Amino acid sequence: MSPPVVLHIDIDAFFAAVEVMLDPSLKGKPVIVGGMPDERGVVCTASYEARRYGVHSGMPLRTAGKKCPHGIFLRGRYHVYSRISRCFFDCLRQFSPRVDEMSVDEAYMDLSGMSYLYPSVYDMAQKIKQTAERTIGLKVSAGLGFSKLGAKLATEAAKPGGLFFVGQERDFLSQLSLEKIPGIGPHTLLILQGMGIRRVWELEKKYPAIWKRVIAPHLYSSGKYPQKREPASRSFSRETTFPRDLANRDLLMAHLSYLLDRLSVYLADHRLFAGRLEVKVRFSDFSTFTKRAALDFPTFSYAEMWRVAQGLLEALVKKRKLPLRLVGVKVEDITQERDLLPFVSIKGEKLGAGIREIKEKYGFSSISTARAMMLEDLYPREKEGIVLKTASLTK
DNA sequence: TCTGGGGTCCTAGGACCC
DNA sequence: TCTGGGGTCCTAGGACCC
Repeated sequence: MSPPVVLHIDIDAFFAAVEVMLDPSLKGKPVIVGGMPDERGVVCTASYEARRYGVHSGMPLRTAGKKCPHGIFLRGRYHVYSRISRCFFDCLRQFSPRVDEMSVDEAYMDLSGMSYLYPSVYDMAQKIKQTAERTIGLKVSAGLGFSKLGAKLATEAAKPGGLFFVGQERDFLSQLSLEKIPGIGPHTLLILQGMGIRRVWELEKKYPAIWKRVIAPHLYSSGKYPQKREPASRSFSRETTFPRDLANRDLLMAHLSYLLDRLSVYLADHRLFAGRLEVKVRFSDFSTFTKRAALDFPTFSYAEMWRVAQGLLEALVKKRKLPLRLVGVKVEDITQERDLLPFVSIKGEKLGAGIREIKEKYGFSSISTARAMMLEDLYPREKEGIVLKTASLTK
């Protein structure tokens, strides 16, 4: 049985590239998407020009501001990115139904047995890449391999804008330093470095058991394309880092109320029911705590969830005698409406539906909980800024 | 003047039941 | 009156990814 052929494809400096496409005067300039250099936050995407100054995604905006003082800092237009992202994936699906979306700008495709229309798999990959670039108007990088890991690493080697085929996957891999391997993060890296290991081949030679567990499963799993697993559990969360640390209890509750309102509307719109709720706080010293509790019954009702959320937050703030920098709320154990037992009623649902209708018509903030209204009075602008800043990182 | 937001997966300990 | 071990559920926290 021949090994599967996997294509990995992603959009180069996605958010920054979109901004340049929409405003060609930005071409060739260091564009940094994520926020303003005096804000709390991190860089989402830096253009290649900005990267030359040492700016990269995940870097605090203030640091980026120092490294690249004349950089062009943008908040980002996430609705635009998500539209382009959908075009990108639709385009890929024209070539194969087996497309695993990994994020807004990245996917794996199974090309096994698909290339009979082309002289070779490489030609097919080339065609997919060119078509995607023409469709969205942005440069993409792509990698071919015999495993997802191989394909992903090939893409890394192909950046920016190239297509790379890892033929001798195992040889290629063993030369790499460990931080290049997805799944090996800062923590694991530190431990492995402490053991005197820097490259994959050293790991294989000195600690074959670890190599077998960490690396090998990615390579020759079963001889067929590894399907993306459906997530074992789903969750949805909303969180906010305050512009300034917050000590006021009422204001904290107002933020929580606002975030929970957003989650509740999201769940209701999708007819999803939460079984558990988690509240998260981060104090000014960055220490972070969470507290979860099961809900009495699966629900999307704000009132029902608020009772629980409020209690969790009360308990959490007692952990430290410090102001807070973040509050967040998450729902878990998600059930779909059709899977619910018929006796689970939706308390207060008539009222909820009415409220959502008003939100739909006049905007999310047109009607809100009395608690969350406090935020409007205190800093309407800043709150709006927080609402808009929801996105994932792109490289 | 550090350190976002939205996810998934895993581990470990305690409670509880048999 | 004391003592097992296994299974399962629940919660807290950490590692990692984009």
